[in-house]
Amino acid sequence: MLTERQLLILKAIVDDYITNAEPVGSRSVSKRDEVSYSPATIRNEMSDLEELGFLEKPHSSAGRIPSQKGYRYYVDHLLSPTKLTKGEVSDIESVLDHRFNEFEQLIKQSAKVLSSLTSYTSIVLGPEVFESTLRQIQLIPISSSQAVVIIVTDTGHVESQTVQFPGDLEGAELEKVVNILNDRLRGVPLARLQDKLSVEISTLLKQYVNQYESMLKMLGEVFQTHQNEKVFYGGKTNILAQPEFNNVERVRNILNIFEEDTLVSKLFRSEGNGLTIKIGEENRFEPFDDCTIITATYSLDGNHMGTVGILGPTRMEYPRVISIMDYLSKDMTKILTAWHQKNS
Amino acid sequence: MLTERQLLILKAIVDDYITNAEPVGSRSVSKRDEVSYSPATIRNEMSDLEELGFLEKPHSSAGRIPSQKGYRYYVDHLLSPTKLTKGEVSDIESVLDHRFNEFEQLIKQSAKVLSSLTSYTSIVLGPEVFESTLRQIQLIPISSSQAVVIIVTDTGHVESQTVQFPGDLEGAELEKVVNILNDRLRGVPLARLQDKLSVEISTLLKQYVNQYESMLKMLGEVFQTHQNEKVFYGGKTNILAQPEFNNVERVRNILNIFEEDTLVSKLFRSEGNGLTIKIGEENRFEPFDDCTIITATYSLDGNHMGTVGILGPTRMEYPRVISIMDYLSKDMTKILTAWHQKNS
DNA sequence: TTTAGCACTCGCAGATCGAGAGTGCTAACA
DNA sequence: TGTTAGCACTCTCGATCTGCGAGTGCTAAA
Repeated sequence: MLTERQLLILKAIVDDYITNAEPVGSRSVSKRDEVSYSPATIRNEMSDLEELGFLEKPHSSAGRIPSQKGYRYYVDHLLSPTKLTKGEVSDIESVLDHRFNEFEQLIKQSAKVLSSLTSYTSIVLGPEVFESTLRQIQLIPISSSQAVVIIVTDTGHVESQTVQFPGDLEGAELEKVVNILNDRLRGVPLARLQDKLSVEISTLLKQYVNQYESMLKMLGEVFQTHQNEKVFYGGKTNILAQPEFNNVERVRNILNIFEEDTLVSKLFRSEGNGLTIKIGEENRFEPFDDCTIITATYSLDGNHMGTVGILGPTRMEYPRVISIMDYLSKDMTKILTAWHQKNS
Repeated sequence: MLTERQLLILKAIVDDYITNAEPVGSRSVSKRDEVSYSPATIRNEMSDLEELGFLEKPHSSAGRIPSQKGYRYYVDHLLSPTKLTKGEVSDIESVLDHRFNEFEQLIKQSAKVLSSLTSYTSIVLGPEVFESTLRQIQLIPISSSQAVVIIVTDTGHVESQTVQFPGDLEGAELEKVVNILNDRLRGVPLARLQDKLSVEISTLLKQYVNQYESMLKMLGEVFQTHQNEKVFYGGKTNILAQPEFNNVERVRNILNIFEEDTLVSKLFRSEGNGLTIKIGEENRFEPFDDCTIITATYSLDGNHMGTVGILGPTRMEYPRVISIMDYLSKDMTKILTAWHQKNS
């Protein structure tokens, strides 16, 4: 167990390092208002804290920096959340209050505010489409051989896709198909559309439609090639401004990750509900060994919908970022709920 | 006028510098097969070429590097286009031959091949929507207060947009509206939809539709908020691998540009038809002062449609990149034309 | 238990230096 | 007269050294 004094010093060191990005020595800890011990005393304590694994020395005559364990302890026990300033609150609210037609606009906006407020990189994951269910499906021929399929989910997400399409299908038949699909598939989770298609729908189609084979094939493709949940970024290059990332090679590794949305959505998908903080190697992903990822979830009617995330250095402004994310994710939930009620 | 020998030497220097990224000295020029002069002779010529502005010295005892004027001369007069290797040709063809349903898939793929073949960053601009005309418009209610508007252009581009929608519009009326719109707007350039709407359509709607006011407002918004031409990237971080970009600050400047699609599409839109090469300051954009941008256009039925572009250092593998871009843009045009014929 | 004092460590920035690459000039050569 | 060998000179780069400053850890005194 750490003594009161050790806690005080650990907190002081983390706070200092977070703002200055430089190893902090005993003298500068001692000079802080909340600390009333001499440098020598601090040194002893620091030495102990190092032995316990909370601090590290870059080299023998530099100050100490928090270790991963140190950050973890800080986050779990020491950190005092900041109250958001009026400016921050109004930044968030004004951006989110903006009237929007599409779900995605809200998410894009959120990514933008989040990155501009924190000056880290923000990642916002759209709803996990596979968990949402189908509300409506439409089929619109746009040429003799092409059609647009539109799928609307219960969460209000709209997806359109152009497909090859049996040209000689006449209007009445087409309507029939659409009716069958809507009839049978409403409420079915997107992930299960495939199954339903091959089991129920195929026999039905056979009865009513001439071109049912190519139709089936087409539908099969549509249901298969669902987009993954979309990923939105804010301030992709913000992270380059952090002093710990002044190495082009490392930067490149990280930016490359951003190019693969599936990987990103795996890395940032939050498991639990609420706020999650992963520090350094806790991310279990080497390029992020000295990054911290904070995620929060937003939801609709109590159902987990998506994740907002922040990527920054382990030396992150935890108190502020946490407060912001907490506020933002709750606000998103609120607005989403209101929006959904209005549009269902 | 430059002498034969000066041309030979200039070409040798540019070629060498392009591949090695290091100032080239008289000795290494002299050692080349096509050059049969002693280093001393070369030195004299190099000195002259420098005086004429084709070469530069990083410092007095380094070799020479091509100046912007040197590259320009090289590109205009000296460069011998390489023949693409079988591998390159088949890379391009196999990627583009891939069956695709949506226009954008072709463009995305093109961006990808281009960047992977050149190892620079590729930028491909989609069709300039404002120049294309409307082929079909559809309106699908998806809830009591929302609808999806789908616009198909003559180039086969499909665009969907969710909008607020007068809920109490009944089926028959809706159909009427859609018919009017299609009737009156087919063949109209997207840029002119607004005008048409306020002039012709509004009076027509007034006759047939109860909710014509909110309907008009909604349509007005749809026609206004057209997406700009889309921008697709390939190998965004490729440029970081170039030795001239090992400075995080500069890299950040360039990557930031990529975050603003409108800016990018302005910078990369090609004016003329065919291949354009802009070297360094010719780009008239400071962050690109030591970059070269090569653009080529692809077209449909002879109409300029979009642009493929490459961003790399001024020290670019001109011969190879030019050949690749030429081939790719022509292939895109070919495939696009075939695709369009099939689907119109 | 806390603190002052002090020797010690180590990285960093600046200075110095030699090696290597390349130039420019001069003088000899074909 | 054009070409080339020779050579002194310039400049960068990396290695080595040095003093400084920041910071530590230990000891002994308060």
